Amino acid sequence: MSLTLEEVARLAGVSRSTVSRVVNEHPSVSTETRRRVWEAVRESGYQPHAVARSLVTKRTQIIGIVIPELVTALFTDPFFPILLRSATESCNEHRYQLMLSLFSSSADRKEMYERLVGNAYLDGVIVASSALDDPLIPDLLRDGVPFVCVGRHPDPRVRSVDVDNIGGARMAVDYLIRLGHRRIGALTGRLDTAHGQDRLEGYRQALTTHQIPFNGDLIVEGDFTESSGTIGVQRLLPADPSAVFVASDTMAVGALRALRQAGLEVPQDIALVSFDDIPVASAIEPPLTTVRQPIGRLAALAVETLVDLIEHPGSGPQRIVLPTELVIRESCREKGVMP
Amino acid sequence: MSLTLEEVARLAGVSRSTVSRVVNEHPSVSTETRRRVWEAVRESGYQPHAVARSLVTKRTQIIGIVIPELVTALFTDPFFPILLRSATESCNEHRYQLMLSLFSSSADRKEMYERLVGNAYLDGVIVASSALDDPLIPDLLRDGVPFVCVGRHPDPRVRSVDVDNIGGARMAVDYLIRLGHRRIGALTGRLDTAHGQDRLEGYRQALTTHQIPFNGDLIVEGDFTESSGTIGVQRLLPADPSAVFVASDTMAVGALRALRQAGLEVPQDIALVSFDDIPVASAIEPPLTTVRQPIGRLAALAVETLVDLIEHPGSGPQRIVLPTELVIRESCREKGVMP
DNA sequence: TTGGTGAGTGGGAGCGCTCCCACGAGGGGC
DNA sequence: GCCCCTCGTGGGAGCGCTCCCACTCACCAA
Repeated sequence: MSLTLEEVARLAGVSRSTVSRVVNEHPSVSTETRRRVWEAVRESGYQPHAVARSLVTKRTQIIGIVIPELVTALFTDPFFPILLRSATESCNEHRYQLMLSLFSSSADRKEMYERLVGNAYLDGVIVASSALDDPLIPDLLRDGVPFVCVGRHPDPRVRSVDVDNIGGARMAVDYLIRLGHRRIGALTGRLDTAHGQDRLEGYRQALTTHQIPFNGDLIVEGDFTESSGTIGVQRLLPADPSAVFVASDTMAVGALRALRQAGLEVPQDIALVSFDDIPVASAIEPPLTTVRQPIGRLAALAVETLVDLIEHPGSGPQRIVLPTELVIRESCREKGVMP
Repeated sequence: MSLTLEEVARLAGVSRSTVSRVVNEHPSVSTETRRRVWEAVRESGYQPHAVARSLVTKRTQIIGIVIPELVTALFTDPFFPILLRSATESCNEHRYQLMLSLFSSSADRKEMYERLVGNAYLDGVIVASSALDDPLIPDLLRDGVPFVCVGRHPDPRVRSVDVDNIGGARMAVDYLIRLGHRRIGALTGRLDTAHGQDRLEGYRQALTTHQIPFNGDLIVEGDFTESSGTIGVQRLLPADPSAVFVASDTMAVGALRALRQAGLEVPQDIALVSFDDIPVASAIEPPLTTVRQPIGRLAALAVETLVDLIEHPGSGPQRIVLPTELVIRESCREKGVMP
């Protein structure tokens, strides 16, 4: 059933070129001819052959979304699913397609890089959740592939979209301080990621603002997983915090379990704030006070930025930071106040 | 940096054809020539242009994964993330790429269908979680597009991979019966999906085997979401079940909440079995006795089946059913036995 | 009348690849 | 010594499209 331009042209009694013009909405075709051609297209069910078109135009209308270091955690946490979903929607709107690239090992990475980027099958790439030192970024830069990072990247040439992790964390810790807490623990995410670092930085800034000295005993590094939340709290408890800032909701779930096992009630005995506001945050008991990040908008913006970069190359670097918001639920209470 | 075959050929002092043969591992090239060509390829960093190749071979090495009716639920439930992850891995192994197609409205569906399938940009399609009457299937069948369904489909021409939902549900309910339960409620999934129907059918079969009469009051239809679990249990409770079979872990989480609110302890006051064995099943309190389905293998098999179909067309329809397994944890207890 | 202009159209070239056919060289059978 | 066959190689054609250039045909100004 797959016709070519030439055949449609014969059907409409015009030339291949004219059909091409009509299909691509080129202006210089007479109204009458345009009508006839569209009719022939409709009747024959003609669909332009995308591959042939790509060979000439050097565009595939496909963008890749690359998620390096595929830890299973990434996919039990709903962050990526939501990101993927919104990115796809946004692609639909811009008439692009989304190609999924996940890889676990760096051998995979190399392999996929050559296969995709070298191949010229992608118009551009969205890099999600890379570690700060991910070798993918320099490679993309070197090869001049249009790409956008989700999450900030230190290299000034990199376009990125990010949420305000520092501000969000600062807001959360600030809130704890205003509730009277002074010994505030921090259960961080992986500190080789930008958002891991930034959330800790926000914590630090809030303390500084309120002239609370920074205490290393109150900091434990986790890795964003639930189990690291459990373990982290266990390591944190000897320092006797009255509140804990946890770098992700998923970790908070684990933290909550550890606190319960230690016989501590939240928020009566200890306050908890976390980060992300994924569905579990409001579903769990007690519902978590947490920093909401607009994952959907983040993804949409990443796609839009990339599409812009593909279609108008040469526009300079650009960093977009979306605001975060503190959602107050029931995991915090004023220090020392009984119910 | 992107060279063509012709240029590499000049570098190696052979013809375009010979380089093509070498790159595609065609046997009839002398060892010496082959060596020279590979060297030229390596030195020049040549990468075949995939689009040009596709134009000739009519293959893109891209398969689509289509998830219709994009309810948000699909993406808070980890089923799809896990499916996607395993499918991608399996694609990597087979040197295919995975293109993601999600759409919410049927207008989107039509649009995407034309864009992808008509376009000839996909070698084949994996259809995940379609409703039984999804119009996508007849379309694909009509157009002769190679495709595989995840989940059974009534049309005998459809290739599908599925898990044994009936057997799994039967096993779960059987277990409850052996624990002494007779009034067993069923909180079903959407009954316009194959797995929704099948899990109910398994429940039915278990009752029949043990000659327990089927009681409509003990059946409530849900839609696989957490909130439908909560609501469902509330509607079920008046019928006074001593155990409930819930069609998914996600629903069981909601059910658990409703039971707790009703003042019932699991498993002391009421037993619960569910289906899926997603991570939350073992994380929640109490850990759920549930039917494990091998999502990862399901995805891998879908990819393999599709690749086989693409590369060896004409091989007939085929239905693969993977076994399920009952994972016994702590949400069930013998009827009437006190701790 | 002539030349210029611009809108509308057609055809050739070429994107980078694969596939087929042709051709020469070398080897074995008679 | 001749024929045939095989092996290795080169070049042409063509995949379906876009883009450029050239051409025709009003139409209008000089």
